[in-house]
Amino acid sequence: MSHSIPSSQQASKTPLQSGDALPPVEQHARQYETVRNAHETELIEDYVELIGDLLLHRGEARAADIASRMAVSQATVSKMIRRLNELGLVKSQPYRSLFLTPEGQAMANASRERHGIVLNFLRALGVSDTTARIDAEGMEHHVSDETLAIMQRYTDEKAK
Amino acid sequence: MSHSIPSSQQASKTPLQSGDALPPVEQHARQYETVRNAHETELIEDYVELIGDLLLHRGEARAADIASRMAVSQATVSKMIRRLNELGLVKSQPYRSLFLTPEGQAMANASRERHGIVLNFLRALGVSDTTARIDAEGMEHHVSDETLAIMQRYTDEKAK
DNA sequence: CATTATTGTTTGCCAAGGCTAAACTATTTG
DNA sequence: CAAATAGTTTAGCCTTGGCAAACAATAATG
Repeated sequence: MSHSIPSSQQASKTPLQSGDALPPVEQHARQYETVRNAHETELIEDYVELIGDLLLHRGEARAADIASRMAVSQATVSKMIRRLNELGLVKSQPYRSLFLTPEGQAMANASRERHGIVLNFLRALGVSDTTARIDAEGMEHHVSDETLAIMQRYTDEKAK
Repeated sequence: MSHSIPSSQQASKTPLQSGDALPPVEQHARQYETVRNAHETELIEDYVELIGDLLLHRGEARAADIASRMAVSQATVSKMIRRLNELGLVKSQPYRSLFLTPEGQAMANASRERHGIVLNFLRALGVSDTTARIDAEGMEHHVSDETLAIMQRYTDEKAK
């Protein structure tokens, strides 16, 4: 360290306790780890959820539809489908439209439910529909069960 | 399979309340794009925010601290710092501790503020502190200004 | 002040998730 | 039923963000 910081990095106790001090290292680390982990599954869940929705609302899920709804190239979708296959989430034969395995179906259901809870919560809060949809899409993967339950309760309260 | 889907995606002018049919393709695509874009800046913001916090609470930001708080290797931090440098967000000399450029400082401030709003909102909602911290960390990058304002208002209401 | 410990950097590797271009398959239609 | 069109997959490339291990600089200590 070039400049004279009092007592370097030690100070094992956090001296300052302002509004929001830094959390202890391990806790802080766990927060970031949780986020990183969420990111790994996020995309997978988005694909599976979308496939589920397409199957539900359209009767079939085709690569081209996924591509245009995700705003992604078909090549990307194709590659992703292979991954989903390997993960045992979808069942597909080349050049045919796809289906979810029971595991995939379960994931799609869970995702859809979470998504719905977050979306309706935002609407209940007073967020405009368009914004609520966008925010929900991003937020849904980062909302814990605890928070989800509270959101659900809030929405129900508001509704009645 | 032929499947004669009436390809009209039924431009629902007023999106359904609860049933939640598929949104029109372009809107759907925009949602995913927004999320993808958020992901690109997310990590950057997290690093910058953390560096800002370390500078604020500790007087300096060292690679080792960042690494342990992010639960990431020092190599990763080092690489990231180079990127932040290129992006003009931090100023650093090799083997010295780092500083934020004005731009970086602005980003850190904005991040911290957003983070705080989301965190306090979750607490006001009744979410436990530990969970609130984790969720806030993940959610903060996906909350629009519109929603943020509403969260702020809600928290203020609750507080008084 | 020489040595050791700590911290920071570089190098080389990997996987994920994008892309385009080109090849291949299926479906529709003339 | 063959040709055209639409849809899918493959190949090859790029960027990010991880890692471990080797190396370099700085700080701490005997």
